[in-house]
Amino acid sequence: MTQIMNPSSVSVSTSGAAAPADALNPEQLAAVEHGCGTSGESCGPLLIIAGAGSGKTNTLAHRVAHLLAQGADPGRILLLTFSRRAADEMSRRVRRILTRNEAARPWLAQAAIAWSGTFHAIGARLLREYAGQIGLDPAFTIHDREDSADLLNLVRHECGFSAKNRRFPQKATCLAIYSAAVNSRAPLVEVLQASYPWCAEWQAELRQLFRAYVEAKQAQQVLDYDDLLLYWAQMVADSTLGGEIGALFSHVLVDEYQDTNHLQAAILLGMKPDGRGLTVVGDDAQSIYAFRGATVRNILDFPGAFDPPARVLTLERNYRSTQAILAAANAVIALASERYTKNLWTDRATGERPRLVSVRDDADQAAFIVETLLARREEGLGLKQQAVLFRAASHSARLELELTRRNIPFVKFGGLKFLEAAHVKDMLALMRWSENVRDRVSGFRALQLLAGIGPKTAARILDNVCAAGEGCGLLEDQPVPDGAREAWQGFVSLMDTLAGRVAGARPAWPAEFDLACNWYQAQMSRLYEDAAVRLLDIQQLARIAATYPSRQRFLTELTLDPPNATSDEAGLPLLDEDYLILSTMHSAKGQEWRAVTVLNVVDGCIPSDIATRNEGEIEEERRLLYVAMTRARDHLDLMLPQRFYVSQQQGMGDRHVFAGRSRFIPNRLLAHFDQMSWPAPPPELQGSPDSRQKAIDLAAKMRGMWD
DNA sequence: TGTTGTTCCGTTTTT
DNA sequence: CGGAACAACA
Repeated sequence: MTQIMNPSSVSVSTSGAAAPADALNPEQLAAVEHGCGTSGESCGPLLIIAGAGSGKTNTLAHRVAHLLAQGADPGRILLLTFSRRAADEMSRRVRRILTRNEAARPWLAQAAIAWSGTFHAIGARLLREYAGQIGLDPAFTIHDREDSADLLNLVRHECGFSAKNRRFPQKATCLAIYSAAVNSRAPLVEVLQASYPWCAEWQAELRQLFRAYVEAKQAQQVLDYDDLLLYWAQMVADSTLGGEIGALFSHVLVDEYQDTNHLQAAILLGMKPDGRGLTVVGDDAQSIYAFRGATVRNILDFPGAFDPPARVLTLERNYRSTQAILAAANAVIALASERYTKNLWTDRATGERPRLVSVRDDADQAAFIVETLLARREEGLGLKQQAVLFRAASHSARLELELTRRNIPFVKFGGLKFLEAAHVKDMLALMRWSENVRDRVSGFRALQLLAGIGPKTAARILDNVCAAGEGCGLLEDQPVPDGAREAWQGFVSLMDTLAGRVAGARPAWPAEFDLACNWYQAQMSRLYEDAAVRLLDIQQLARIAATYPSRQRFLTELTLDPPNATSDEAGLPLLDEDYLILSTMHSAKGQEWRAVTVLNVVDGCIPSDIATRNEGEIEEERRLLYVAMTRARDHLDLMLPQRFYVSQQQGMGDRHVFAGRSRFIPNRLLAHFDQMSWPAPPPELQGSPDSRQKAIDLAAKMRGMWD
């Protein structure tokens, strides 16, 4: 027996916000030991339904450690997680368990999981390795969503769909439709009917557009996010290649399975048709990525996809939250129209009930939060143990202002637009075009950085370069307007150097990045009024670039795993510094804190009024609130600003709506909460709940006018 | 014709 | 703030 299975081995967690004790309960233990002969091949498929806070990550980490202890090869384990951060966390835990058992199995203490990351990152890695066998250039570049939309836009233009008719869907909509069809593996007609009925009339044109889009991507050797999954799925659908790739891995473990889509399920089935060695973990009540094609059907249909069906284990014991918090969260999810299979329970103390805090507006909301978090810090709860969650990244703007004013450090997760900033995209376009000269979107952007070169000239140059095939030194001969002639020489020599077209002169990474920086800096003052501010971002990008071993790795990993946190300071805060966490609800997945505050728990915000078009969207918003609430261990505050600003910008006056409490917390759930107002209302207003009720009805009426 | 400047508008969540 | 559509300049 390994120490893993000994229930008396309780480890004390060192970091405060850490996992439950490492001792495993019977269900967790069953999950850890499932199917363990020595070789993974004898191990049937396993589905673990793991409720919020049920020690899911811990269980999965123990399972991996156990497999290794049983002789599995760490180089043949594939760990698919939802984010890079989750992958790192899982590896860290596995290592911790192995280190603890070092005395028994010293040779495992250094074991590292070779294959761990997101579906997209693993897909990119496999595709580069197998590029030769599937007719792909191993130096393909990867487009993020904006690049993909831009390419689609170019194609749309070429197809003649843009100018003629105003009513043709916008590029972002086109991409969303395309992506939905790919990820759900559904025919275009169905996608249009189900989700984009107002675009149904364009079905034929969209089909034509998508075909041209695919051709363009192939001609340019660029892949978009969906392609990373699609090519992978096609690859393993081929029986020879599928068998070969499947055999790379003795075990495939997938976390957050409720947030995968049909395409991802097909990949798993392609690699492991009989399910042997396959373990998936998830919680149907926490499915919050339907907008990305994720479907809860994956997890529900998983057992039946195999013969004999997969074993199903359920983890219902919650180690995270107090009774009171769990009761409130359970009550919220119990109102969901779909029934969920499990009931979370805990034997933690009852604790204080979650609070519904009414404040007048955004400013009071920020003030209350700052006051509360400082008070908690006085009581010994560090800032890092506290988090503020919100539906949309912009909702924390007022709070960020207040935190900055009071000198309280914070780190914000989600909604980051670092890679969307024009100047960052400029630099990346330069780098990417030199990596892949056929990448038209990058070239198009890079060329227009020059004064005197606009869309027309850029397009003509790209056509010429493309027509000439693997062109060397071609750039020099391109016809450019007289105004651009002088700058052109500098640009050409930069691009030739970066692309290695100058004999033996391609500088080592990251020196070539600095080279491009120098050239770009000269353009910045002309391109942007606030060049000085933007320069700081470029320097930040240079620091990031220096942490990657090569240009290709830099470009790939930055696209697949963009820096996802910002803070009020330029760099990342020092690790030992205390800081508050701000996060979108989506980015909070899998995390936990001692104290959690949720902003704007009002209708229109959660559910977002933009996401109430159909029942499915509303249900997803409900689960989102459930996810947010179940992040809390000891303290949970839900904020109810009575005025909710429609526009986040100061300059636009005070357009606001009178907001009502979220529909997900109807009156009959109020018993689960403590209600309070802040600042405390003056005496004469106390005991008149009517006034608030009125505001709610009024708001509904105003909205109803436009139904 | 093609580039640059101006104005107005909208703004979820993310690999 | 960035994108798109339109207007005005070389």
